[in-house]
Amino acid sequence: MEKKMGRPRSEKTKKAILDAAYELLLENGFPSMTVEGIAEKAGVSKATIYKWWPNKAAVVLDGFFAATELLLEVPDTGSAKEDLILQADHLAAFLTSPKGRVITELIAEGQSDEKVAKEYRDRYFNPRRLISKHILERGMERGEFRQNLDLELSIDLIFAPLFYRLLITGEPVDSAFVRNLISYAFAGLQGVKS
Amino acid sequence: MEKKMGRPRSEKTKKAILDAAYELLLENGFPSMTVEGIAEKAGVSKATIYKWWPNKAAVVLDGFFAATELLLEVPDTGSAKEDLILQADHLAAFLTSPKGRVITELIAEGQSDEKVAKEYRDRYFNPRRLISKHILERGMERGEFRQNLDLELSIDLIFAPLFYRLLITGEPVDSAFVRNLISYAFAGLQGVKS
Amino acid sequence: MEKKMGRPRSEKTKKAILDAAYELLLENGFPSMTVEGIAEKAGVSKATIYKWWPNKAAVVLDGFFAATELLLEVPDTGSAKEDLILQADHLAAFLTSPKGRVITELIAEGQSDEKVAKEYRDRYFNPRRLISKHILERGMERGEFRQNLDLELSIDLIFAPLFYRLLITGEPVDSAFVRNLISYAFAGLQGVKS
Amino acid sequence: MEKKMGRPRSEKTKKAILDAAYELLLENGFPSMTVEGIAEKAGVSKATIYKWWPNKAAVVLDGFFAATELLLEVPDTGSAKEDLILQADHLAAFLTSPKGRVITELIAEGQSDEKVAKEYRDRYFNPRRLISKHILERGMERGEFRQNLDLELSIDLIFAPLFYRLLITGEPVDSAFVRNLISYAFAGLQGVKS
DNA sequence: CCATAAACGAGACGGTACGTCGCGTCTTAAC
DNA sequence: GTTAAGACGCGACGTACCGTCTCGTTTATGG
Repeated sequence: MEKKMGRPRSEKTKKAILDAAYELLLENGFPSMTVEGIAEKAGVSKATIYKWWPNKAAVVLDGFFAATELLLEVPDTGSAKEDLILQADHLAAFLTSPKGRVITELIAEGQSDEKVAKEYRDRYFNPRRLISKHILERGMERGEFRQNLDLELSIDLIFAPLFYRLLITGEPVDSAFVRNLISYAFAGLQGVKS
Repeated sequence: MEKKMGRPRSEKTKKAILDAAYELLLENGFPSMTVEGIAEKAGVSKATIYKWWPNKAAVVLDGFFAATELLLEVPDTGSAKEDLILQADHLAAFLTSPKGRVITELIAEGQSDEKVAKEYRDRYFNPRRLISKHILERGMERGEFRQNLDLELSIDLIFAPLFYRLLITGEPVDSAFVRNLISYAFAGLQGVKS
Repeated sequence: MEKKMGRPRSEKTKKAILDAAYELLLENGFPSMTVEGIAEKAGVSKATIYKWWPNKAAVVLDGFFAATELLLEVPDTGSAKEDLILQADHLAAFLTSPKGRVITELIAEGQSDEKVAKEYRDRYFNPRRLISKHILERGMERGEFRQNLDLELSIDLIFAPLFYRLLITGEPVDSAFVRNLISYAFAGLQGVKS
Repeated sequence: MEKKMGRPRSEKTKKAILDAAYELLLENGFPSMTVEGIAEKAGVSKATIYKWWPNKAAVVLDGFFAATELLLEVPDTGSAKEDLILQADHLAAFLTSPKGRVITELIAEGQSDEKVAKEYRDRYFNPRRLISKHILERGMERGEFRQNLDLELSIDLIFAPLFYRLLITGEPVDSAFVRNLISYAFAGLQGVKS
């Protein structure tokens, strides 16, 4: 057990940095914000930032997660379809909010920085996929789906279009779309003889 | 009637710039390439580049499209499902090739530059969506789908997961996945009683 | 004997260029004016300018002399001292006028461009020195000076301080100074027993 | 009481910049040298140069004075005339040496940049004028000059021709000329009845 | 009166340097 | 040992002007 010598790391400083990073992310977006800006806003030296994070992307990502990492509730209405609609609706609401829009910028950054990509997969997407998986499994048990449902593929099918619109087509992502989308995902293009 | 006066723009120079831009895009990726690099590789003055394109993104985008804008063939096997598999497969092959990987970087760039987003929508995605739409319409006529199929949503459902994997999860995008995906999109998570 | 073929050089164009060059010289000074500016103001192509003059300095110099080369009158009051005061006064008035101020810029340019220096010596200074020499020679004949007067040195002694103030110290160059200066040059620092 | 915080300015870097600037000034002359060249030669970032000096002229001037600002000795032979000859001779030797030639380039630059002009007046000419003034004052006390001698004008009379030849006529500036010049300045064009 | 050939306007182009900006590192003194 | 302040190297940015070039068009003169 090593005792810590010298001045211990200031938690207040750390928080100030993460808060400042997140605020600037909201205000300016990732490419326009600067480490110098974070330092100034946090009343902190640039060197301190680089002491604890390896680069700009790392701080900003940490700032983002510190601000948004709240506990995830698992919807449970008794119907997998309704549960998924609830989850997707909640996601859509977040993504289209000012706070959520920054996630697309992080995804953008992740295209050329694998570490960023790994971060948002691990800390953002995977936890949410687990919930979806859980919902689907419960539905499976209740016989709401076909046999041997491919869970991963199903999750892709449902959530991918939200990001597709956000990242690529720019089409609106609202409740109506979510409900419609999930209906199609459940019934398929051919339609179900139910 | 406006006659063109002065020395006409050199097509050779234009081509050299676009070629150089595209090569550097493939070699280094968007964020790492530089306008200075393009100028040098093309044997061209930086000022000439800035004369015709307002910034780096614009040249690179033009370079990309100049190199990849080839005529799009419309598959027609008699089955909409097979046609879509062909189209999606072809797309998947391109996206996962070295040349295709750059499209994700352009999408990334589009997140913070609306002009870039507009460009790849207009010049890349919309033409391809039109083909998909055409395929679906033919299928409709042949009764391969439910009544009043929502074409746009259907296209999103089928193609979004490809980009979702590429941009976000990093999971493989291969032929097996494509076929599987389209089966699910057609039959739905509930399964079809066909 | 070569006959001139083709379209002859347009005198109107030449004049427009020189006029424009001179106006811009007055307005902006040598370093700030541009060949592009001359071309535009003259309604002329840049290539036309470079066809007839090798570089910026050459046009501007020509423009300056075209505008200022007027005939030089030789004062003749019967007294060399008065003649020199007249000449120096006239020079001082010119040098301190807006039009004259540009000569200091040309001298400046001449420090790093020997061709410019040669031009203003040949076309500006030497003709004026000849007049001064003439005045001194007449004074010699009238016995107004010491025996074997060194004419060149005498001219330097009288006119150098004008330029010294203009180029270096920035002190005023007015009539009082001129008169004072010439008195000192004539009588010397020791004073004359006259 | 303002304490100096942060990393202190590197004196080594500062010296490297000034040295490099001065060397390039000697080698290439003011118009041909570049800030980029200074940075490279000094092994320094261009941004560092622009952090401390507003433009090229400012660094070069500082480099020049850092290299040439040595203590000025006041000649004292007992004769003002001899003292002035010594001073002027020393000046002439410097001005015609490679190191001295750059002063004419700085004067040239001063014609279009008042700040440069002010600098070389304050840091170069005024200190030297003070010495001349001192010499003249001593001569006055010894009765070597006329009553109420105009010191400033006298200094102009003696030193202006050196610069006149250097900047304008291009005639040689050597010891013989200096001695001759001062003789004329002392005795006047009319000659002294001594 | 047409053909020739230089002059010309327009403006593209290669080149070179400018002055600026942000990243990530380093240096000092204060705490 | 951590921190604030801030200097620094690096490398790219987008701009400006130089002097050259390549077009199509004009305008004298000589066949």
